[in-house]
Amino acid sequence: MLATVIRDQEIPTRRCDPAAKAPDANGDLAAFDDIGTVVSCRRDQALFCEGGEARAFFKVLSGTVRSYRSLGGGRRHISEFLLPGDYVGLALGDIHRATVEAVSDARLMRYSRAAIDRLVQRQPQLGKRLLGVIRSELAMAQSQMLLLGRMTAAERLACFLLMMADRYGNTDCVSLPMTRTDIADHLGLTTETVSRLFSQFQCQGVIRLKAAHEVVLKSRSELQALAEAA
Amino acid sequence: MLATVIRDQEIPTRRCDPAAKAPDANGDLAAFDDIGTVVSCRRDQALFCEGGEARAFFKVLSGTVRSYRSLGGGRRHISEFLLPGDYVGLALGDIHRATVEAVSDARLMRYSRAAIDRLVQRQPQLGKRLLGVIRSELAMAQSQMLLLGRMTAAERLACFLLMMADRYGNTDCVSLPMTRTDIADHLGLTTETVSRLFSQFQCQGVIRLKAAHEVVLKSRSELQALAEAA
DNA sequence: CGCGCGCTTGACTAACTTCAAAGATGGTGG
DNA sequence: CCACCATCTTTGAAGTTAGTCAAGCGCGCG
Repeated sequence: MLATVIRDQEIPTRRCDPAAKAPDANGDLAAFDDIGTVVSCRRDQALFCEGGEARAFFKVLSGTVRSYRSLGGGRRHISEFLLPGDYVGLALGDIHRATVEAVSDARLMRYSRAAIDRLVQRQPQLGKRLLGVIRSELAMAQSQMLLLGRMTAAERLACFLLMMADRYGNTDCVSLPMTRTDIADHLGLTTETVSRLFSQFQCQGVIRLKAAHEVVLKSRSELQALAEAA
Repeated sequence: MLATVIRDQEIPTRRCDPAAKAPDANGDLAAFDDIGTVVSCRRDQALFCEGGEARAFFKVLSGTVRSYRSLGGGRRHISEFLLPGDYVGLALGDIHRATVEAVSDARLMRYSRAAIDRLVQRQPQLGKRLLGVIRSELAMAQSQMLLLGRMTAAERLACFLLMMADRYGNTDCVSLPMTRTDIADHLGLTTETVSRLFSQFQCQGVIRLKAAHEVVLKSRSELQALAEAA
């Protein structure tokens, strides 16, 4: 896979969730950085696994990361892709409820739970920001439920593309480091359906595939229409 | 509808989420009760609507409540049903991201945000509990995503029944105050499919329908098997 | 250069939805 | 208290979407 082609610079932008613009969520948790250590992670390598003890959480510095849960029969659901600036595992209790792996080679900042707890104890307003981050994650999860439960395949992919464009600083050229299978597992579809939809969207002229993992959004408005087809 | 038949006593049990047993989540937010006021709500009446300003949150005292988001074309997804003891709208920022309505006549405790904020300021450990409640909601949302994205119709209903039994104190007789359409909108299915599955489960002997809204779980283990069919 | 993995495309299938209609159920008003 | 009506539920038959199976292609990597 073209891991090296993928944008690998550091992008300290925060997650931009259109649905949830809680003021708290925008406040960065920069205060944590002092107590973090940088870790590297090769493609497909796991940061932690479902069921494991949660000793730390992370912030993505570069690369892309996926968080998923598994089901019998080799079924998997990727609850989210994490881009630079996103926090991983913040919402965890003592046990990890998802497996987190690198989609492309990645670098992350690691924060130990104990150190964070101490810091939050001393600075209560940090707790409020933490709450904001988790809230926006919950809002995102609720949007995803609506998508999975009630949208057609085409609407799902259109939503996904718009969301990714938004998160990548709202450019019209979006790089998708994850495989078609990853996208399918995120949208509750199959690889084949996702692939067919990419082709279909390209035929319709709403996107252009510069490469399998490099999409140009040619018509935002049409894509928006596809995403919300009543 | 049989709103009066439905259990309407006060059940101060907390939500029991099998996936997320964060110790914080179990700690009640009883400290809030002093500053709450009781409100009543008739069947199908809305507590608040998507997009509205969030001035308060609630705890269900009696009855059942649904929280949903809407989509074009009359599509709807009920993110959760709230039973006595559950908190509603805790995870909210300043704007409601879902509409909340009574499934059956209900009574709720209403807490103003301002009052809560003051209380949390004075007692920081309350903030931690709040965090725990939101965390368990996030965990539940992630389970629901797995269900919506990757489970078959039968698995979804089996999961739902087991979950409801669990939340109703783990008895084998579960009352389902919501309509088939409500259940369908929660599981990402249609009314007809849900109805057919109830019939099918009854034929298979894993449940018995005492009435449309009164289910007896005859074989937990078989239901469990249906819920996790690999 | 060739191998392997991931992507694409086609034909067929299955699961679930849609459309339609009959059958319960409970609430209301006489 | 009973009968009627609206609403919800159940069931059947047909239709559609997305899944499955299968094969070929293309790209990047060794």
